[in-house]
Amino acid sequence: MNANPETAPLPALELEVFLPYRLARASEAVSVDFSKVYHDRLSRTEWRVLATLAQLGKTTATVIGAHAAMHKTKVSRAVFALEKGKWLIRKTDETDRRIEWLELTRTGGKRFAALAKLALAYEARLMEELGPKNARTLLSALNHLEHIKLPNLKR
Amino acid sequence: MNANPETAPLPALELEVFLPYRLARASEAVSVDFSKVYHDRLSRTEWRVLATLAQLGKTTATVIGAHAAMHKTKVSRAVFALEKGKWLIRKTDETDRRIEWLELTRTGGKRFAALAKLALAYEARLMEELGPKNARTLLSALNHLEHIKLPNLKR
DNA sequence: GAATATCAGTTTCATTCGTAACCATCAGAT
DNA sequence: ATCTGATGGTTACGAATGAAACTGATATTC
Repeated sequence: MNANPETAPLPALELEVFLPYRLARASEAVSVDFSKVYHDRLSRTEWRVLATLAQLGKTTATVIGAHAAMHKTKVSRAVFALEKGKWLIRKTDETDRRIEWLELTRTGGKRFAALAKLALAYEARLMEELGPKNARTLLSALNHLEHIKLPNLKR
Repeated sequence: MNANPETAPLPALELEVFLPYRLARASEAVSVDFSKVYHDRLSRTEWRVLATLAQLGKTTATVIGAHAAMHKTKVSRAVFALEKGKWLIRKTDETDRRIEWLELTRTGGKRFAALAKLALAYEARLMEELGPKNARTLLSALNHLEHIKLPNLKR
């Protein structure tokens, strides 16, 4: 292949070791694979909102969006879907009527707990595959990357 | 916050150290930030197809899709856009007329080389931030993750 | 040498997403 | 009090996306 020098690959950019490319591929692969855990009950977006809400406890859509780095319209629609599915309820704040407080319903909490167990089992498998040392380095590197870049982001 | 024990966060799933979540956030952050490099000339999808083509030299859409783990319709549309923008030309194979060979045009190659230079500079900054050792561990961990999971993926 | 299956790539259609505009509400200034 | 500007959240609309159906071509099977 590439007998014709005119069409030979430019040697400069090796995608196999190009970080943004590898990151995108690995992230997508893990995300899609992991989504099997909740796939029949939730969309990926809904899962993310739900998990964030479960961790934060009673909060608002805006806080969830900030925490999960998701666009507010995306959050808004996911909240609507989760509400419809009886995962959560919303209550308008007494004093500031713009704010909608969100919390898991009792059954929503239970159902989520069951999913969380599966999620943790999945992740444990991943971590084990990597070994504890690599896993730690990976997480800290991801953290680092995110914090280098996030200030530059406009969303 | 969380005065009400009924709504207290479930302690089980800590998103801050949950790998799929961190991976998604970091990848998105880097990808969006990095897209500034080519943003005025190309979409993210087009960039990925272009970079893959540049590396592989003369190839087909199918090969590009397999290499970049992209859906074939996504590749098809990106190729169309790149063709329209005179980045590449396509030629139907002489003997098997289903196959469309793609290659960069001369100017497409030149324009890409300029972008690649910027891309490498960007990545160098990233790598430097991380330090060579962490960067290596990160890449190998990503590689590992991808290869653990990819066989399970159905696309 | 038809009939059938497979393959590269495109198109159609329904869904998802982000931008921008929007509503309702609140805070601050005058 | 009213005007201005911000804020939490939703909606309308166009662009991007993936699943599935499709086209045109080649391989395979009988």
